[in-house]
Amino acid sequence: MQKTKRLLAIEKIIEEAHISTQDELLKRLKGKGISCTQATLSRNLRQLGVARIPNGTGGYKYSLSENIRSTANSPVKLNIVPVIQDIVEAKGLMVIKTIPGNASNTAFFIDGAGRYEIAGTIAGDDTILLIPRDGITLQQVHTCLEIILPGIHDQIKKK
Amino acid sequence: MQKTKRLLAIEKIIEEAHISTQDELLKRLKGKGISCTQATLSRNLRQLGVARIPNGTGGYKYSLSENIRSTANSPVKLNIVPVIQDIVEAKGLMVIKTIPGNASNTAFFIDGAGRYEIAGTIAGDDTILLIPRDGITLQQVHTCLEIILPGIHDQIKKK
DNA sequence: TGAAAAAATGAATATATTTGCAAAATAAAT
DNA sequence: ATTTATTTTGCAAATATATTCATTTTTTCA
Repeated sequence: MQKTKRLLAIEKIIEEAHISTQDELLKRLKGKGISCTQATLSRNLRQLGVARIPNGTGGYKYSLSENIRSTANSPVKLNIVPVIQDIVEAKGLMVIKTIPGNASNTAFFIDGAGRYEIAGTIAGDDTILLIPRDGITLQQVHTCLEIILPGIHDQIKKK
Repeated sequence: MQKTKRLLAIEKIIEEAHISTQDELLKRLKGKGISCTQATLSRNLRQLGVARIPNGTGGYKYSLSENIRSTANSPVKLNIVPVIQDIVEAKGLMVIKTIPGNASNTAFFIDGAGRYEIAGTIAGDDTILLIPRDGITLQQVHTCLEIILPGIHDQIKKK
């Protein structure tokens, strides 16, 4: 999926560089072989919850909002992805299966990302029920999960 | 000074209401009897470090940056207020007395509030020197302190 | 599969924000 | 008090960002 790749690239660039305009970000993306228009960026930045903050020296800087930044390149997620076994959709909800004993910490991590799309989660021993917010499609939740836990879908396909 | 009053009003409005454009903020200020142009607001918002963040429902919201907001409802200040013994004005500066050993952490907390009115502080063992920014009256600093540490003046009167 | 529905995108445009510059207000110095 | 320097502000213009609408791409479902 082209869009997911772009969203991830945007997060990465914003973390690593001082980006102050969308056009600037646009060029960086081009440099990485990803191209789109400024209009699309505007939409993507909103979806990612990227804030525009005064940088203290007269300019501005795009920045992942607090809750996103804390999870963005966390070593934790590297440990979480492998424990996820399957994702099943039901009744407009999402059921995530993990290896035994890992549902709770996985759910905790997902909650911690503070994503708007997710109303909340309930975890048992090896199963998480994820409740999307009203108006959010399961497709959107998938995209969102891929942002929180990159590679999660690849992980499942392997099974 | 007209500007300081406006900066304080901006902070207050932004904390209490959902503001998504500068024109919107402009109208709120007019409602409070404070008037300026949108251009001035743009400059003021930058000076205050106010961020513009996606609100999760398709729009945007102006928001005080993390360090300013985080002190707002901090339980820490409940512990700080009781250690403050006295406030004395001198040479346009403000001298704050604490119980022994508590000047440093109190000053740290005051600095952390990121108030525009305060240029900086220097702390010894039980004494803090607070330097107001140019153009800020001691009366304004009192108001500002009461915002940072509600009840501070009552605390002193008891002595 | 193939048709229907939903989501993503670009181009052009509308809207919002920032900035250069001159005037006004405020503070400092004589 | 008057002059001089500094800061603040508004206006108009430049820049940056968001949105509308038509089109294309992707997903869903029969």
